[in-house]
Amino acid sequence: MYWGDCMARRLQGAERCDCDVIHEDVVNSVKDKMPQEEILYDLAEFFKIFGDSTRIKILWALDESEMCVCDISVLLNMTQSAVSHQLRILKQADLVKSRKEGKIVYYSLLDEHIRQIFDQGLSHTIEEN
Amino acid sequence: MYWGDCMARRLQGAERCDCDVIHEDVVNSVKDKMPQEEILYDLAEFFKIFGDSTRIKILWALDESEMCVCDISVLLNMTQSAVSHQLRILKQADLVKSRKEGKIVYYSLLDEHIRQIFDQGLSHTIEEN
DNA sequence: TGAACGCTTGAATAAATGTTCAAGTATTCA
DNA sequence: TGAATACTTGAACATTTATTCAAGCGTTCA
Repeated sequence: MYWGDCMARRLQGAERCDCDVIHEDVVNSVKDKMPQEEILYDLAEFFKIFGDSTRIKILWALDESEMCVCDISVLLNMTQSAVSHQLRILKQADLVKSRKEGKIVYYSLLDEHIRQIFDQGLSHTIEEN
Repeated sequence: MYWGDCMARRLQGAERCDCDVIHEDVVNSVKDKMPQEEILYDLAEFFKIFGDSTRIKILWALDESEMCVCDISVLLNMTQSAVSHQLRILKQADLVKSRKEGKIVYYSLLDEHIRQIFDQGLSHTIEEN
């Protein structure tokens, strides 16, 4: 059962696993405790959002104050287009919301604990030095 | 002073900023509070490590138990090579350490609060549903 | 109405990233 | 010593990703 994928392929001669199982007990027990594939995938997708300095800057800025696209693009010295593309990604990830006032679109944080997430990351980064 | 980069370019006709400044006061005050460029860059680099499901899985596994490369590759149904490449990235980021015992290399977590970081990410992911 | 402004969008481009492949190193053991 | 095992490494490849460019949409205001 446990070796469903891997062993099945081995029997088919696919040689997906290019090594012998050394600590079968450890692997089995870890496999039992591992969360669903999908959960870990979503988790990675979530952190991917924070893995770009432009988006980090935008989130940091919006944590200080609601801002329009133009303001952000001036602040970061980027084109409105580039900023707008990143804002779309942040919005799709439910990290940011927008409201329209005439021609101007104001963006602000949707998630309250973004600062907490930053702090967690910073505490590691600082530890290194 | 504040507009050093942006305004200088505008005067040179470079048109880097394709908009007028709408809320100069907001942009200035946010600019004051923004951390150093390098800090935000490092922060993004840190989260980038967690932005890949293979690395998330490896970290999760190592949080359960110390494992050798072969064990991990069987657990995740990947080649040793692919796992080894990712372990190198995790090691360079000081998230993982290794010890050698004969032919076998055992990897384990170097950072104690990886689970905390996961939990923070998960709490957001779960909120969505 | 039409020009100007703020923003968005899709396609194109360049850069970064993950995995594979084919070699390599280091260690064990017969 | 030499074959086998565990792992590493660099180059190649395919995929993803961020930014740019050019065009478009929606709103305001003269």
